[in-house]
Amino acid sequence: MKRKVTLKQIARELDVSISTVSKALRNSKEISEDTREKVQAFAKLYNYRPNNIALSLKNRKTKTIGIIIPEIVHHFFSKVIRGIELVANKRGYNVIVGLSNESFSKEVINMEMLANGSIDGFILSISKETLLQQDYHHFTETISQGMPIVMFDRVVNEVLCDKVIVDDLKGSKKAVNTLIEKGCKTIAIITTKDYVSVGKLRTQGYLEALNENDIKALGSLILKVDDKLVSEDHLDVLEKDIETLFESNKDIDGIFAVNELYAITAMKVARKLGLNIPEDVQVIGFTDGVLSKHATPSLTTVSQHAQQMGEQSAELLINNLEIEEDEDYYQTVVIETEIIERESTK
Amino acid sequence: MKRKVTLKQIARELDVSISTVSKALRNSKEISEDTREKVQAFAKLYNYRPNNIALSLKNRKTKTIGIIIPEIVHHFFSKVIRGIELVANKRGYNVIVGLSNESFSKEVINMEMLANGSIDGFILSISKETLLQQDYHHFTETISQGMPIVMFDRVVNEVLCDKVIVDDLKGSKKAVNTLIEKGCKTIAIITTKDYVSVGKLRTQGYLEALNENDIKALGSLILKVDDKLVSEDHLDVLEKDIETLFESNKDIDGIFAVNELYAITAMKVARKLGLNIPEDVQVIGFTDGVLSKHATPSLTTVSQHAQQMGEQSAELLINNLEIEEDEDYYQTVVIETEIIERESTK
DNA sequence: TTGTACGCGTTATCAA
DNA sequence: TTGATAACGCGTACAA
Repeated sequence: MKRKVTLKQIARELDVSISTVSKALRNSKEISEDTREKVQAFAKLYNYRPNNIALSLKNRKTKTIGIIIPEIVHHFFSKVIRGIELVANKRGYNVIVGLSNESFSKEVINMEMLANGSIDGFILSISKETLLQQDYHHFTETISQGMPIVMFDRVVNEVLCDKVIVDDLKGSKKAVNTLIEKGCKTIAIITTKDYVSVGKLRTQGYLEALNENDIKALGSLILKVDDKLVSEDHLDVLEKDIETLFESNKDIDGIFAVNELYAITAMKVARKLGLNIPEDVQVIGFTDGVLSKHATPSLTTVSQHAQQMGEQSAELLINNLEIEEDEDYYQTVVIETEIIERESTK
Repeated sequence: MKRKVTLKQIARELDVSISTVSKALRNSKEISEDTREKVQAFAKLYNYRPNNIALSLKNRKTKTIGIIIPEIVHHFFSKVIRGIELVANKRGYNVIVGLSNESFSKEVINMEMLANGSIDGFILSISKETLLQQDYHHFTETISQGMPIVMFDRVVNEVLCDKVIVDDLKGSKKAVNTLIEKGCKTIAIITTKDYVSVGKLRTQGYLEALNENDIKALGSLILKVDDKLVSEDHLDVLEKDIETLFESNKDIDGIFAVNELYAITAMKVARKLGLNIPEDVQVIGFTDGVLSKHATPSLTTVSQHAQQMGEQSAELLINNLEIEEDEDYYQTVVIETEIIERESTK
C-alpha cells in the first residue's frame, strides 16, 4: 500500500528543498531545467497530486459548492443537481449534497456543517418546514458572513440573494388557458396549502386565468392538499380527496394539478369513476418528470426546465464567487416554462 | 459583513494565546474557570466554529464520503444516495457527489479530483462504459493508496473491496417463478446486453427458473436491449423491439423485464396491441421505483431495497474507516430482494 | 495556569 | 539557481 506522496517526501528522496520541488512542478523559470526534469519525472512516477485540503486551507477557497435540497428522491431535484454538477465540474468545482428532508432543523444543521470551511457557497431550495415557520435567520447569517447563496424554485422575498425561479404564475396561467382553449368549461385545481410559495403562486395563476376568461372561480373546485408529511399513506388521503372533488362536481372537464403526482393520481381516480381521458376530462400537471412521460395516457405538463435551473444557479453562484468586488447586487433569473402537450389533453 | 471568526482573532481580542483559547473551548482542565468562561462567552457571541478544512488537514481525515454514480436522475440511485446520506450524517460524515454519466473518463477524472484529499473513502457504482472496457485500474490504484472503496449494485470481481449487491440471480428467479405460479406458459424477458453485470445475472436467473420448471428457453423470447446510449429516442427503438417481440411470439403471456422502464414500456406496447394486463399478459419488473408504483395498472416488481443498499454501503465504509488495523478482509453484503405484488400480475 | 513550538501540505516571498 | 521562512487554522506535547 503506497500512501499518497507529498512534496516533502519527494524533496527528501531527491535531496532538495520542498520549495524547490514545488517550484519545479509548477514549471517555475527559477529552477534549472535539470532539477525540473528530475523532479517532474519523479513526481510522475509516484503519481504526485497536490492535496486539495492543503490548497483549500492556503487559498481560503474550497472550489466546492454546497447544495441543500429538501429531498433527493424526486425527479425535479435530481435534475437540478445534474444541472448544477454539469456546470460546476466544467468550471472546476465539486458538489457536496445535504438533504434537509423538509425539516427546518436538518436544514440548519446541514448548513452549519458545510459553512465552516467546507464550501465556498450554497445553492439551495427551502424546506417546507422552514417556509411554514418563516424562520430564515440561518440564510441571512450565512450571507452576512460573506458566503453567497443562490436559491432556486422555493425562494423567499425576505432573504436577499440571487434566485432562480420558474414563472409559476405565468406557467399555470398558460396551463389553464390551454385547458380553456381545448374546450374545458369547468376546471378544477389540485394544489398545495398556501405556505408552499410555488403552490400559492400556481393557485393564483389558475384564478387569474379563469378571471381573464370570464369564468367564475368556485371554491368547491379548488382542492388544497396538505402535504406537510411526505408519507406513504398520504396517497390514500389524496385519492379520497380527489374522488370527493369529482363526485361533488359532476361537470368537471378539466384538471390542473400543481405537480405530476397529483395529476397522475387525478387521472387514476377519474378512470376509476368511469371517466375517459382526455375525452371526458383533460388533465395538465405542473413539473415535467418521468411519471408524466411514462404515464398512460401520457401527461400534458408545464415543464420547468429543471436542469436548466440547476445550470443557471451554478453559473450565478460561481460568477459571484469569482468576481473580485462583491457588490450587493442580487438578481433573480426567471426560467420560462413550456407546455409539453401529450395525450392527456385533446 | 462579519467574517468567520478564528481562534487567532479571539486570542487577540482577549489578549491570551491561541492555545489557551483552543483549550478553553475544549473545556480543558488546564485552563482556569475564569478564562474558560470568558473565552466561551466570547466564542458564543461571535458564533465561533472550528474550520473544517483546518481540522481535515490536521487530522488527515475529512469526514466526507465520495459517491460516484452513473446517473442521478434515476430513482434507484437517488434512493441509494438517500440511504448513504442518512447513515453518513448520523455518523458525522458529509457526502460529496460525483456523476460519471456512464462515461469511463468522467468516472476517472471525478475519482481523481476527490481522491486528492477531499474525501476519506468512496461509495460507487460502476459506469457502463467502464464495465464495457473492463478497465479497473483507477479502482485498484485508489485502493492501493489506502483509500477504501465500497461498490454497490454494479460491481466487478476483478476489484477487491467491500461490496453491497442484490441477489440478482435469486431475485429474477423469484420473479419468473412467480409468473409461472400464476399460470404463465410463455415467458419473455426484456434485458440488457451482457456487459451490464446485473443484466447478465438477471438473464441467467430467468434461464435457470425456466429450466427448473422444465420450460424450454427460446432465443426468440429473449430481447437484449442495447442501452449503451441513454438517449431520448432510445425509447422509440425500445418500443419497436418490444412490438416485434410480441408479434413474432403471439403466445406470450408473461413478461419479465430487468428494469421498470422496460416493464412499463412493455405494458404500453401490449396495450397498444390490444392485449389486456394482467388477463392476457402478466408483467413483472426488476427495480421498484416511482414508475412501477404509479403506473396503470401498477407494476408488480422485484424490490431491491435501494435505500437499504445505501445504508449498508455507508455502514461498511465508515466501519472500515474507523477501524484501527486495516486487515485485508473484504465482505460482500447481499440484500434480499422482495416481490411486491401489484396489479400487473393476477 | 498559561504560552511556545510543531506539524498537517501547500505556495509565495525573500534571502542566500 | 536554490532554500529557508511564513502563512492558512487548528490541536497538542511540552516548557515556563
